[in-house]
Amino acid sequence: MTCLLKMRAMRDQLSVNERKLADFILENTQLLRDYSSSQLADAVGVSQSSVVKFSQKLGYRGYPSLKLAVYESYAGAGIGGGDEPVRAFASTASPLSQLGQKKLEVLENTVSINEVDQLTAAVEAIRAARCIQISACPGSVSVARYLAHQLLELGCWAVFDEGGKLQQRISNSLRDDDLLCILCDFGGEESLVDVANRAREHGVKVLSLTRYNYNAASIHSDIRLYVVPSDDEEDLQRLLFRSAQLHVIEGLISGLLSKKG
Amino acid sequence: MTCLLKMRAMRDQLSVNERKLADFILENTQLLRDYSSSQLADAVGVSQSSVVKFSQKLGYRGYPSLKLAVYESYAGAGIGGGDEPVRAFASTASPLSQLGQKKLEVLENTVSINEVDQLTAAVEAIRAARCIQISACPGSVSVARYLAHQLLELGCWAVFDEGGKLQQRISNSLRDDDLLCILCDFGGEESLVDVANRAREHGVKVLSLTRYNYNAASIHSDIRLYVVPSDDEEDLQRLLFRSAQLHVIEGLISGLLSKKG
DNA sequence: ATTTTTTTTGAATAAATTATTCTTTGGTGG
DNA sequence: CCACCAAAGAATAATTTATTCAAAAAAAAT
Repeated sequence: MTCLLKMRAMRDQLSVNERKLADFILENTQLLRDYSSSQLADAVGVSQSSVVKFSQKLGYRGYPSLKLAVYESYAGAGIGGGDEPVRAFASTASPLSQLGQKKLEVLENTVSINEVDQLTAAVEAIRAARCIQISACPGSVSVARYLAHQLLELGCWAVFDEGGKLQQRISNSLRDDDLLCILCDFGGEESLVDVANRAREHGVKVLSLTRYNYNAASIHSDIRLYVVPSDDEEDLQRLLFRSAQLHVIEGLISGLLSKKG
Repeated sequence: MTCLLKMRAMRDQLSVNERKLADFILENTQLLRDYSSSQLADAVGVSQSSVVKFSQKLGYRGYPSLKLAVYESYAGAGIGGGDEPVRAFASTASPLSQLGQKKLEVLENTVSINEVDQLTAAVEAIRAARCIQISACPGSVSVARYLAHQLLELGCWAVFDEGGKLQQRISNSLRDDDLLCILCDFGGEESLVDVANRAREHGVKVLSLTRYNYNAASIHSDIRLYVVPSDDEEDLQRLLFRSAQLHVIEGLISGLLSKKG
């Protein structure tokens, strides 16, 4: 699943040609099977080198690697017959059930995109931290508060303050055995990147939970967790995004719980 | 499946080197993934050209074709296997995935227990309300805050205050076009029932989201939404409970969204 | 609005992989 | 012992993939 997902998630910050490639692959996944790099290039209307560079930008050694990954992705989703995304929530009538279905898809994607080692690293970092500062962009404030509350309940010394000014003050007083958590929908937020950088200068570990793409906040972090956004209408997308963030956070909490007793 | 099968079937009619190749591939199928023809040749101890010829003898255009076919074979066998009950979050042993599975079960139960009309009634009530007071028992404070935040974001005049005293004061100032939301894990809380009763005396509608059982808070409500708890170990159960509460709330929010535009 | 800087792109080319040819080897039957 | 044939590999041709570099386009800065 990961590879095709990655493409969809990155679509926004790809260049024109790269997006053309991504779209073509997403639309004609099965064709890729017997396309060489230059055949693909021709089909899409770009140069062969662009294909290779695209492959590398996505993190693969080269075109053959990408091809295999795409194939894996595709086979993983589709071999069972159709490529329906796991129907749970039997009665389609209830709005709760419809939402549940959408949510399930987003959660599945989010689960598959997060590396296990990053997750365990996050749990360890939280456990090891003296103080935890939580910073969030406006869209993730409610999630941040939820996180802060859960952490406090577990006995972690967690602080969340939404006012940007205070955040920066607090981050100045962090020490090297502290942790900074950044929650962010897109990751462009200047101020958050600032906070992260300042914190790192003090040797503070930085944990980020952002939309899945290369973004400033994520890049300046030690531990990176992601959420894969859906492609729904805006309001709903925001809702689902938070829901997925919450799921990751619940994962962290449950990790903290299980290794506690 | 076909390709690996073919190899096994042909094993007898193959020459020495070819058999060596077939055996190696059958034993180390997953290794093939990142072997080039000459790497495979080295690993088996034959020449690169033998590898190519072997591929062609089996009916493929060349080595890459064979490789892909083997891969298809391998992947196909792994996935076609089981027909368990609603297994989402496939394969991975990621903790996120395990949590996801548990969560899915709780959510399914929660979805199935809530009547659609209660849900739409809740959405209508929220939309119709002038002011919304949110009250919660200690265990649901974080969820309550989340709800308050989302409602405010939607332009609803929602108030949540965790201090019990203030709650009661506020509820005295509610009027008959207001709404009281009660979030509660068990529903025994004296104070919440009090607040609810006082509110109803003023003609205020009461919406409750509680654990699914007959409980005081639920009985004294006009609209009743429920969460079905899991039977896990205590901490995890609490986590999942909140998660299900959040799901219902997300359902409400999404209901508000959809009928808004 | 214009220059500078950066990013993106593709042509040319280098590197690598894969396929073919052709010679050598080793076994078999005459 | 020699001709014959299948099979294997070395050499090499063909194809595919990856890198370099210069030009073009977009973004940023002045």
